[in-house]
Amino acid sequence: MNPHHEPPARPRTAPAQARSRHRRATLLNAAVDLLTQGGFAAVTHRAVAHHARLPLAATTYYFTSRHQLLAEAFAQLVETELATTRAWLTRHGPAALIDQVAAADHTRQLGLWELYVHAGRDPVLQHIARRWSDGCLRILADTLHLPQTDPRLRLLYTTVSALWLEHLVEQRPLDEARALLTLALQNALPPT
Amino acid sequence: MNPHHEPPARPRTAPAQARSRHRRATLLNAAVDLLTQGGFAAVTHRAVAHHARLPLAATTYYFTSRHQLLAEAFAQLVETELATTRAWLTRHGPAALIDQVAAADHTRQLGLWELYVHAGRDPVLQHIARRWSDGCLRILADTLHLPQTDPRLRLLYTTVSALWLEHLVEQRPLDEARALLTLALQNALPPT
DNA sequence: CTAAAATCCGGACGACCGTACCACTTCCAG
DNA sequence: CTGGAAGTGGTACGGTCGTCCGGATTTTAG
Repeated sequence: MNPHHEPPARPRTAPAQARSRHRRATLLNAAVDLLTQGGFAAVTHRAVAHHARLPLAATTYYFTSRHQLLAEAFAQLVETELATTRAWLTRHGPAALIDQVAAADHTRQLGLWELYVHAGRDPVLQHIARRWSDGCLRILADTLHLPQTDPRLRLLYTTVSALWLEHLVEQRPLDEARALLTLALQNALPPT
Repeated sequence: MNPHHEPPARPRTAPAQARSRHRRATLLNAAVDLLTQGGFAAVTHRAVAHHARLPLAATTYYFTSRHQLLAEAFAQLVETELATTRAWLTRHGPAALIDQVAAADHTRQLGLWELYVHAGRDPVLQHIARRWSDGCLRILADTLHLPQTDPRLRLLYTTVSALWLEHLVEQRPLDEARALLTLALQNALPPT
């Protein structure tokens, strides 16, 4: 008499069917796009679904909540950002870091920092934020051939990220930031 | 036949009556409180009105939009923060800066940075963000008896703010941040 | 005192939002 | 082939939001 219907069986792990996996990835990419364009608040279920040309219900089928969707989008954004930074740094050298900031997509970086600050209120996001810091630090260490534990390197990273955020938000003249970056590099790397 | 009703006559400048001015200030304080407690998203018209024990319509009467309300709250928050920092710095000296961060209200500072990042998308907020930076820089200059234009000072400020944000978001051990701060101070102030 | 201006506020409107429902189709193990 | 599991999607629910309306009340100018 009681058919005992189980709930509609959301995929607990990665979807089993290939088409499903593709759809999930499409949604995630749409979320990342929206995050970079309109920031944090732009990532709604409806916006993501529409941007991915998928029905609204797909978003709740593949992601248990908006929170999880945001977290995964943040993580993916961090990974691509790390890869981009590494590529730029090995190609142009550390002194050109500021120019990467100037060259890259303004709103994309704002979205990143927006989520970074938000991570201060959310343990899950905090974990991703640390991954970002650690990744940047490692890239710097590899580029400058210094150990990751070197406090001068640590200091340099901190300074660079602050210059980055400052330039992003306040949009002061670029020369000032460039001068500060070279000064920071001198401090970190005493004349060999 | 046509009474030609003018719109309900919102106060274009500061309210004329004393009670009104007091009410407006109450609303603004409530907005600041909410901003520090729940961050950005917690500042809604209804929440502000309820927290100030005033009717909902008061918020739209004294502030033409939520955007203006947020901007004024941010400005006020920045002013109090600057005053607090100045007091702490003249009392304890620059090496204790990190401890102020650790001591002060965690969520209040998160709210500040949240708005700071948001200022990257909003010219009005950007203006306030710059005021914050300039204020901090000036305080540092006064404390260390250096000219504001000294690039070492500028670099020190940048580093300190990054350490601040980093500690706020990632919540790493305090000792690491303290060590980096002293190192930064050494860089900025070569042995006299 | 009186009229105009300023202030006040309960309630409503329309727009979004996250999420859940559930009938439907497609897939795959047996 | 078949039955249950996986996937699909149109739609609806309950909620919060910013803002506005318009009459009631208070203050102030003349």
